[in-house]
Amino acid sequence: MKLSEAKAQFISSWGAFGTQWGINRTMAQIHALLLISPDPITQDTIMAELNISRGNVNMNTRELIDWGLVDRVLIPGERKEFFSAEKDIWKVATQIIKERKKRELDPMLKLLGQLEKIDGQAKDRDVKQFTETIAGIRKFGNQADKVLDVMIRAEENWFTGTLLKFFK
Amino acid sequence: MKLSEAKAQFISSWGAFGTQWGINRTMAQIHALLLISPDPITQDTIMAELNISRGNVNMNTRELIDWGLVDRVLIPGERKEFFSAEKDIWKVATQIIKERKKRELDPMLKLLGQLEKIDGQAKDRDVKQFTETIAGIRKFGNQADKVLDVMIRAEENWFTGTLLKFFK
DNA sequence: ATTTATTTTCAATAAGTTTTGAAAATTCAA
DNA sequence: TTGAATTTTCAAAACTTATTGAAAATAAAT
Repeated sequence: MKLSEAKAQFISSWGAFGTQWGINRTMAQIHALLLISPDPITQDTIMAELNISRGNVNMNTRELIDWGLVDRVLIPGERKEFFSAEKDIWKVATQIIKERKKRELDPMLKLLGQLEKIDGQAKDRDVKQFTETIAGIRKFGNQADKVLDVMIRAEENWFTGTLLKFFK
Repeated sequence: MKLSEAKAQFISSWGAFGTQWGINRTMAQIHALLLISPDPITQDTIMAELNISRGNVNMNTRELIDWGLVDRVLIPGERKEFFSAEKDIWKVATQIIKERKKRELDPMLKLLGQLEKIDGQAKDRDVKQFTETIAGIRKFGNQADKVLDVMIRAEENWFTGTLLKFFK
């Protein structure tokens, strides 16, 4: 397979994969392009490679920066801004986990905590099923929270990081 | 907080949460409603509770059944079909993991396998970055695959299941 | 076999999301 | 400063996905 063909295939599939996970197709494609680019690239390169508008590139690179997956890079002597993605996949994964946890899991757990205090007779079937469901999800969510924290800290901590190399 | 208020809040949040994960809002809401319903309920009840059309209920309950999260229940003497959701959150989670793994992770790993064979000089920076990225994602994906298999099998296996109770 | 209840399908429509592109804002150099 | 290069914004348009609802299909009862 030729490189150009493989690149196109990867970018397109990564985009499709992203949409299944609630990530904007273009954002995923830009990320894919940056992952396989050995050097930082400009807005114009992204526009040309993916055939998308300047505004679109601008919005989605910003979003990728917000997620901590991409950096703006200043190249001495160059007027334009360049973009570069974190290439270590383990770091990419922990960064995504960290963000989704903060944006989604933590608020959900907070909400569930509030929903557990219900007026009404605990013997009432409806009340019982409701509180049990909420408690079950909360317990599961809290465990997931802890497991994810371990993963995230593993990346930031030298000792576990070293252990992790055997796993990676 | 009153039960009715808490229910509405839970269903609505579960739906919003779902959309962030690439799951149709209505499907997530129906799932939420079934999770907190002590007894199986009919299409009409779902229509009334969520204010949605019959066709919508029909499509989304089918999808939930496909995902293995909901069952059709026949109640003796009743003409209508009833629906009931698996209530054990751990089982719900492993079922979702199992399905997403099958539908998304496995095909992605297959694709990455194909993309690793690239014509071209391995010293070429472009080729090098591409193959390294693909290899990195593939390695990570394979590890995730293994970890998820352990989780899934834990649910299906008595011994690990017993161990798991300490964790749950 | 016919009627009645119930479920399923799917074209049309509505709702939601993403993308464009041109104007405004910003940045840098002369 | 002023002007050119570059980035950002955001209303309008394009595209995608979800929902409706009525007709067709199926299943059960008489």
